[in-house]
Amino acid sequence: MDSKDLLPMGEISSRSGFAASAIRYYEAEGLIEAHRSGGGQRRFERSVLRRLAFIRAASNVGLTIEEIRDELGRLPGNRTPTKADWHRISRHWGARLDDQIAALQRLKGGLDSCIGCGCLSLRSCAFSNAGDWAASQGPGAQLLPDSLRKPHPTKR
Amino acid sequence: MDSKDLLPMGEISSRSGFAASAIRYYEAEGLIEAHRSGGGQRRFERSVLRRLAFIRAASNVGLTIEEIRDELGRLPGNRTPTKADWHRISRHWGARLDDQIAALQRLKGGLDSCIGCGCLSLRSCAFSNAGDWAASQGPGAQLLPDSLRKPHPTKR
DNA sequence: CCTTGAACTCAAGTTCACTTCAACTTGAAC
DNA sequence: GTTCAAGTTGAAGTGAACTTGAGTTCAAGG
Repeated sequence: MDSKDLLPMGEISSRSGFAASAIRYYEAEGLIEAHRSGGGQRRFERSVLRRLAFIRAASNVGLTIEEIRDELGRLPGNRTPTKADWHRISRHWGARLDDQIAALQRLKGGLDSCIGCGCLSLRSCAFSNAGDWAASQGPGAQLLPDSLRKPHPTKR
Repeated sequence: MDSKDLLPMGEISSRSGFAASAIRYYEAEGLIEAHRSGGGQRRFERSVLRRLAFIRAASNVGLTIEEIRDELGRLPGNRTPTKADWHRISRHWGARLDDQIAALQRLKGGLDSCIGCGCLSLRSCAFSNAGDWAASQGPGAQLLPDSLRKPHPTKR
């Protein structure tokens, strides 16, 4: 029950839904690990399927590769994750999801009130005034939290 | 009340919170329009502030430039938008926001139940089984709607 | 053995949404 | 009339997350 349980690239790819190239990329980025066959081909442990599922969910929620690497770093590479391990990382996630949900609800609230006012007047509607309000509060303030704002590209 | 009401780049930039370069980019992409001074400098109508506010909100919600262009296309370029105009596009938005909110709540729900099960077993937890489940349902199925999935990059 | 499909590597390309740069030109103020 | 911040253009660069391509090797079935 050792080398027979290892899965080849194709299997991992189709079962995870990721392209082989993406899987290689994740390995290069240190998100997953692979053993090698005699001839140099990758052989994956079953547990990488779990990691890949995590990666997909995380990136769907908007985490970057870097953040995902951090999260996965909290999982023990060698031993099976314990309840406490999952608890730690999922607390982190829960908060992020709550943030996103709240932000979208705020945005929708703003939109609803905008429909109410008809947006005919630049003076009375918070939404159509977002420009002026943003100028006084800094770009994109408070409608959405950092976690949902587009990461301003070349601005690090 | 014609040429005196037009705003220069700097004003638009600071009031909208967008960098001048971004504003030029949006003009090039056809999201906004600008008049020109005798010497070729941009002069903006006040209404572009509203458009820019819309652009910011839309892109925060995850719409692409292309989608935003479509949305803005529904607004009349010449006449002042009517209540009905805004109603049309905001219905569209409301639905999208509802989708996103629901998706995040589903994701969080899944996560919560995962904490409950402790994720010690690959067999019993929907979350840790996401890989296999995804393989049978197609990549990334049903946890998130298309609107929230990362647009698979070079796959058009 | 031979074929064939799956896998390998490494460099380079792609998309999106901008930003940065270099080299000018404008235009409001004094 | 001079000054200089603010504006202009076009081309090139950026970062994230992969994909694509070229050329080569592996490994399982017949």
